[in-house]
Amino acid sequence: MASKTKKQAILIQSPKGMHDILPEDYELYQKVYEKAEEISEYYGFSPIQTPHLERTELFGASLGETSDIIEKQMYTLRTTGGNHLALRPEGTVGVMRAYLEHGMHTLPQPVMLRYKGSFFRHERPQKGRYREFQQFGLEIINEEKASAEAIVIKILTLTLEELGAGPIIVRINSLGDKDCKAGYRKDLLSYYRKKINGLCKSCQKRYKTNPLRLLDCKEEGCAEIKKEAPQMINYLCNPCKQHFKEVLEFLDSSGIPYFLDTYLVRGLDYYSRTVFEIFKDSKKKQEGEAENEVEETQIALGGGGRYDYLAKMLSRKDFPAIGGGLGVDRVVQLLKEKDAKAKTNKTPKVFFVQLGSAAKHKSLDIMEKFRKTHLSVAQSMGKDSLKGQMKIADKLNVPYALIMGQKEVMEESIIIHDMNSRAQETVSVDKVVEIIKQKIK
RNA sequence: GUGGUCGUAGCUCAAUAGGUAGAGCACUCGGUUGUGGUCCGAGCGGUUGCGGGUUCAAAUCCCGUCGAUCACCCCA
Repeated sequence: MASKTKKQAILIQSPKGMHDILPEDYELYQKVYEKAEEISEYYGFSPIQTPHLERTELFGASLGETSDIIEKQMYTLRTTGGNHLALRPEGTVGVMRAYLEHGMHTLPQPVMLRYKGSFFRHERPQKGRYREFQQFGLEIINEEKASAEAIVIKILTLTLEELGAGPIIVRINSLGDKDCKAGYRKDLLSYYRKKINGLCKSCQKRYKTNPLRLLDCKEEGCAEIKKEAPQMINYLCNPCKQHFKEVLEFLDSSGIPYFLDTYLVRGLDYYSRTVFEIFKDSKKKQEGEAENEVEETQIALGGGGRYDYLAKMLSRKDFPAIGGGLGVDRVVQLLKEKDAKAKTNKTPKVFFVQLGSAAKHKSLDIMEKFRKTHLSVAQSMGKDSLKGQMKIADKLNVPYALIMGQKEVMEESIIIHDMNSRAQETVSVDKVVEIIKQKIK
C-alpha cells in the first residue's frame, strides 16, 4: 500500500458529518428500505422521487424563516445561471411541491406517496445524526381524517417492529389549528412574561423566537416553571379536540403503544394538530409506573405530523395532509447494536478456478452459463496459481470449487471440488451447471 | 453554533515517570511441478490526524486546527 502524504490524508477523509455506507452496512440499509416499502406498498402508497435540489425560497416559505433549518442548517448554492438552490433538508416540502405542480388533486384523493433517500442539514454531527442522512417517508395529501394519522403511524411502527427494532413507543401531542394555537400561544407568553427572569439564557431567547419550545427545556429552573405552564391540550378547540381524540382511538384500537406528551412541539411552521415521534421503548414497564416515559437523551427513530397549512403556503389551495418518516441511519444503528445482522444468502455457491490461458479464456463462458440459471460464480481471474485461487475460494466460504486446467479444457470436462469433504469428481462441462444445481439443493 | 472527552499501521491496541514507535489480525509472497482451511518463514504497511510551541530530547507537555464522540441547540 502506498504511503499517504499529508495532503492525501486529508483528501481521502470524507467531509464532516458525511459517511460511507460500506458493503456490510449497505445490506442493512437495504433491508430497512425494503421492509418499509413492502409494507407501505400494501397500504397503497405509491413511490415518488423528488430532486435533491429545490429552490431555496421553497423551503423558506414553508418551513418558517426563523426555524433553525432555514436560518443555519441549509446547504445552499448559486448556479452559474444565478439561481438559488438548496439541498433538501427534509422530504415533505418537495413532495407537496410535486403534488401541486402536477395537479395531483385531480387524482383520486387522498394521494398517498412514499419516498426515500438522502437529506442534508448542516449541523453538528453526532451519533445517528449526520449531515447527509437517509430517510424513508410517507405522505397522505388531501385527507383531514384522523385515519390518515393512524395509517402513517401504523406503517412506521410496524416497519420498526418487523425489522426487530421494537418494542417501540409513540410520543404524541396536538398543537391545535391556527385558531386555538394562537390563543394558547398568547396565554403561554403571558404566563412566561412574569417569570422570564427565572429562565435560562436560551429560554429567554426562545421566549421571543419560538415560545412553544420553552416547554422543551430541560434546565432545572425552566422545568420547574414549566410545570405550572398552561398546556396546549386544554386549549384545543372542539374540532381539534375531537380530531385528536379520534387519532388516539385509532392508536388504541390498533394496539400501538403511545403516551401523551403535552410538551412535544415541533419547530417547523407547517405543523398543525397532530405531531408525533417514535422511540425505542427501552424502559421495561414496571408495576406502579403509570406513565411511560422516554429517557430524555434517547434519539427518535422516526417522527412526523400533520401539516394542514403547507399547501396554502405554497399555493392558493388548501390540502390538509399528514406525513411521517424514519431516520434510516438511526434504525440501522439500532439494528447493528442489537446484532440483528442481515444474513444475506448472496454469497456465491461456486468458485471457478482456472489454470493456464486456455482455461482462463473459458472463465467468462462458464460464469455466463451459471448466470443464466441465476447462480453467481466467484472467481479470481487475475491469479494464476491454483493454490492462490483455492485460498480465496476458502475465504469466501463457498461450498464448491470448479477446477479447470489444460487437461480439462481438452476433454471439455471440469472438476467439482467439495470444499468440505475435499472430494472431487470430474464431469462434463455441459452438465456441470445441472449437477451443481442439484448439489446445492 | 456552545461546552466536555478523544485521535498511534487497513482493523483492535502497546510503548515504564517526556528519550526519537511495537504486537495481534488483515494483506502479499514462500515452505519446489495442478489443490484451500492449521502450522512455519519472509514482506508490505506510521515523519504517532495536521500545524506550531516548550525542551538537549515529545506519541507522551502547551496552543491552534481538522475529525470522531457526548451534552446543549435542533431534529429523522
